[in-house]
Amino acid sequence: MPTDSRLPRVLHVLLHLDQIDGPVTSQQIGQMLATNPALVRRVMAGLRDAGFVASTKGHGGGWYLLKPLTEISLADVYTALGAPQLFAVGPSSDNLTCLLEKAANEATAHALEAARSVFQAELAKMTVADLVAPHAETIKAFQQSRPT
Amino acid sequence: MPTDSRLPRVLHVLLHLDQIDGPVTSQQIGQMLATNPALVRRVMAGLRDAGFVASTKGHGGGWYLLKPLTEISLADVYTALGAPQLFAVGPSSDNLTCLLEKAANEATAHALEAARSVFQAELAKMTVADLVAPHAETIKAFQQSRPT
DNA sequence: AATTATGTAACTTAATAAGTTTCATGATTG
DNA sequence: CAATCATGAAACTTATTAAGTTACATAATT
Repeated sequence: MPTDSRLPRVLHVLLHLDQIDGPVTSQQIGQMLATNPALVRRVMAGLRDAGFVASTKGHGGGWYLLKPLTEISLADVYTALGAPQLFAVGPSSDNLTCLLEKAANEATAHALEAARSVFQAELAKMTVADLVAPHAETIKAFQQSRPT
Repeated sequence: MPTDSRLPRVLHVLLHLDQIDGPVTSQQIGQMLATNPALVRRVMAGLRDAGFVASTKGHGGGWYLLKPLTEISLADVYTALGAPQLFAVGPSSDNLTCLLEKAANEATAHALEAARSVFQAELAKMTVADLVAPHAETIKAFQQSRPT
């Protein structure tokens, strides 16, 4: 399957929503993500259900933030997406008839679980607002060069 | 794609090879893994190239260990398999035109890298021989109940 | 009433491990 | 030598799931 890029993509969207006044249409977001509006709606649905964003129909409709990005951790976003399958690697079957297979599966699962735990911890460490901190200088300069 | 189960499966195979005297055919291994000989050969090829096992052709041929399992770490096995893609999740494109996308990608990549590091460290911690330690009692009892 | 936008279902495409088929090559046995 | 058994490897199909697409119903604005 193609790599699941929903997490970085919705983070990208949230950062844009925070910079734009008023609702942004799925069409516009689709252009940011180089994809089509239907896919945007499908991916954004999780964030809507989690209460991070809302959307309105009709003229002037679109997506907008319901909570400040300082109150949304990356882990919150990952969870809102449905906590998608993190690993491409996994145990074989759950056939427990062979003790050696069981031992091999358990060791693999243990290493994966340790990795998942660290992944979640890293995501929990920072808010979406923190994402731009390393680039704050550049973004500030860019915005000043193109006043609205 | 289906979940990549090559790591637990070859670990399973190595444990069996350690318990059987003389070469084991791909056909026999295929029965342990509930698959066919051709797939076994494909997966075992990495271990052969790494020098962990060898195979002989013809009557009485098959696979056997070249190194004791106490000298093969789980990380060695993972590497021998070609260090397969660990994550189903990944950054979006490497399109660097948007700073916000870059920030989102970097944060995602950072969390994944931390997870990968822990995964590798966990694998490096133990040898294939260590796998059966938690089950040593059970396996010993089982073997005694079925002497060769 | 026309336009614009979301919501959602249904379908196609892409990527890759697994699974399968086939045949060439080489080793053992009689 | 000839038959058999095994690996090696190429070529092909299948399974899984995110991405991408199409189509249409629903709702809000003008």
